[in-house]
Amino acid sequence: MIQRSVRCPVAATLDLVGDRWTLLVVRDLLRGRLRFSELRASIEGIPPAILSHRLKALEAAGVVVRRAYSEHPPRSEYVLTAKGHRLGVVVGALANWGEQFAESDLALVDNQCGHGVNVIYHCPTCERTAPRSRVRIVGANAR
Amino acid sequence: MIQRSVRCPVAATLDLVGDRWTLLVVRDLLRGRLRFSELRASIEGIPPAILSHRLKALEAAGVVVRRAYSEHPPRSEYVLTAKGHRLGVVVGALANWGEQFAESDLALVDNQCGHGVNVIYHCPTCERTAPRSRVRIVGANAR
DNA sequence: CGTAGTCAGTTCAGATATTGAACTGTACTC
DNA sequence: GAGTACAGTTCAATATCTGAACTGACTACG
Repeated sequence: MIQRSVRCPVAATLDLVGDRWTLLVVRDLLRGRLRFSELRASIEGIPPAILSHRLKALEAAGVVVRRAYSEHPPRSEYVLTAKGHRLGVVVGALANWGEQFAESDLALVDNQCGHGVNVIYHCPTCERTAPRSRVRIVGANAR
Repeated sequence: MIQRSVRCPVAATLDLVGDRWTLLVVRDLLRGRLRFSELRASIEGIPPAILSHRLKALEAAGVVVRRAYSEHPPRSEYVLTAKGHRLGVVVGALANWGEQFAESDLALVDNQCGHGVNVIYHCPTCERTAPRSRVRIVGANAR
């Protein structure tokens, strides 16, 4: 995955996660640490070479950490870093959107109340949510 | 883009937008209708063949509508549908994440207060936001 | 009229990435 | 010792992407 656009944060993020598989790896790691074989089993149809590539890229980007759980047959498991956990919002937004078109058997829930959550806009200054209709993308030499 | 996973809403969404360019098209169309040449100019480095493919896919998915603004040299412009506008949250989440690692010259702002907004989790039942640490992905045969 | 330019793409050949299938090496289990 | 699990790697075939050039329909200028 080649770095193309340093300027736009969207494009910069897509340089890392802009493919069919990477965010599925993140999706599954959001549940907790997983081994290669577990990821392979839970991401339907992923070729092992791709999984290997993606894990290396995510590790290089600081999204995932590889941890050895056995030395002598070298075995490792993968865990999201804090940076990686922040990608959960992206996965959640994709899930919310997809839920409207495919029947959902996956949901984001608030641990405390047990209800399903959405991903929405929020103004941290005013401490209130912002409806989609009120949000604009702006930028100086925006891109 | 081949449909692989009907089951998981994340994977289903990535079947459409899981590549380096598609969400950049959405990003720019969030500002309003654009012509082919305008999209081409604003998405740095996109080959016209790719842009053409992506617009067709987005149109087929009901995310974008093509509108003729001239008949006789056939000329069209592209507009997001309501469905497409809902992808703004995904773009916003990517932007938020990217902003932490690349200097930002693009932001989401609330039209009313003018402040920058984030993309966060929200429980519509309890009508409150949910911190990332409290949100889990759950699912029956979740994937 | 003739030349140049714009616009919305298409075409094409070469480069790159993805795919599925098979394979490797280490170790554990029976 | 045979079979299995795990964590990947290797490879050839295929698919996709890329950049560059090209169409075809018009408009603008002189």
